[in-house]
Amino acid sequence: MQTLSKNQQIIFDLINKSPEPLKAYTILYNVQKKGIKAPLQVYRALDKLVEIGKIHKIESRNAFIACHNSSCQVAKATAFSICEICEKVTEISSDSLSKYLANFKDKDGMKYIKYNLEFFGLCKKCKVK
Amino acid sequence: MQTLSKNQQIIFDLINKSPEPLKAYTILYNVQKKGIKAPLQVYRALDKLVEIGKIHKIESRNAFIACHNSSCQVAKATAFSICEICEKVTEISSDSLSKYLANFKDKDGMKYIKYNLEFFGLCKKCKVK
DNA sequence: ATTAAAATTGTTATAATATAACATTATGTA
DNA sequence: TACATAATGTTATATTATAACAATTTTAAT
Ligand SMILES: [Zn+2]
Ligand SMILES: [Zn+2]
Ligand SMILES: [Zn+2]
Ligand SMILES: [Zn+2]
Repeated sequence: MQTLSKNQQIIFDLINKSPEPLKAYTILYNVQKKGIKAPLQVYRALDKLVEIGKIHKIESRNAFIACHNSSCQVAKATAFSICEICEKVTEISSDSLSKYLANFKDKDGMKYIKYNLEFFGLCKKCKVK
Repeated sequence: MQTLSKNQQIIFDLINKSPEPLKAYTILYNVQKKGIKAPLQVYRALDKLVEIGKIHKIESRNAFIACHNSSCQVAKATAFSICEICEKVTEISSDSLSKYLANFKDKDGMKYIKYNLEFFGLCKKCKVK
């Protein structure tokens, strides 16, 4: 468990308390009062937080979410569900899924230690509507 | 099998003959001699080609690749391997993988009909180096 | 404590990716 | 034909991300 730097902590706190993934410039607007003024300051903190597995990037949305899976110490294997109506994003923590993917070998017998999986569908709320 | 419009065909041909995923502005530079002058013309064609499953977007790379999986009629379930050194991208067509993911249900019993999976690792060539 | 390396920060400018808005033209089909 | 739908053309602008350079702080070894 490493300690975060000032900017990293400010930005992690914001993301961590957010119910939804945040975009880099949304983060920027929300931390300007705390002295973080430039995009690069945000992106550098984001890069580091992703690297150490505290947050993940939702690639299809260019947005960042705190890791809610205690087993994700490193940003190497991530799976999310994304509602195509309300954009709710949930981190999936399924032992069987992670085991299946960790053991997956392609035709050439290649194994992958890192993956990103994004499922799309309708969340419970949006399904009933 | 639907017929492509002029711009769609030009852009699909370019992507289809490319050994690597192409970015939107790379595409733009390469089709300007054919009369496609503006980013929006490229993005509109890309959107349509993705929609009908002729190409896929590699989300982590903001790049587009032709579908090489005859069973992908729709852009709903895609899986790729990406080499982190040479950036070689390959579409994975594995019956067991697609079956597993198509049948995956999360904790709430939610099923997903659409997903995007990106595996990261080293390709054969880069592994031996 | 001194020092050197590594990490973090600050700042300005710019590159790269993508969409809004509006007008026009082409295509399918009833 | 006539209508609806899809595709195109064009300009401007929004959004996402990095380059380049200088300074400061933290870490860890001497
Ligand atoms: Zn996680
Ligand atoms: Zn929803
Ligand atoms: Zn495909
Ligand atoms: Zn490679």
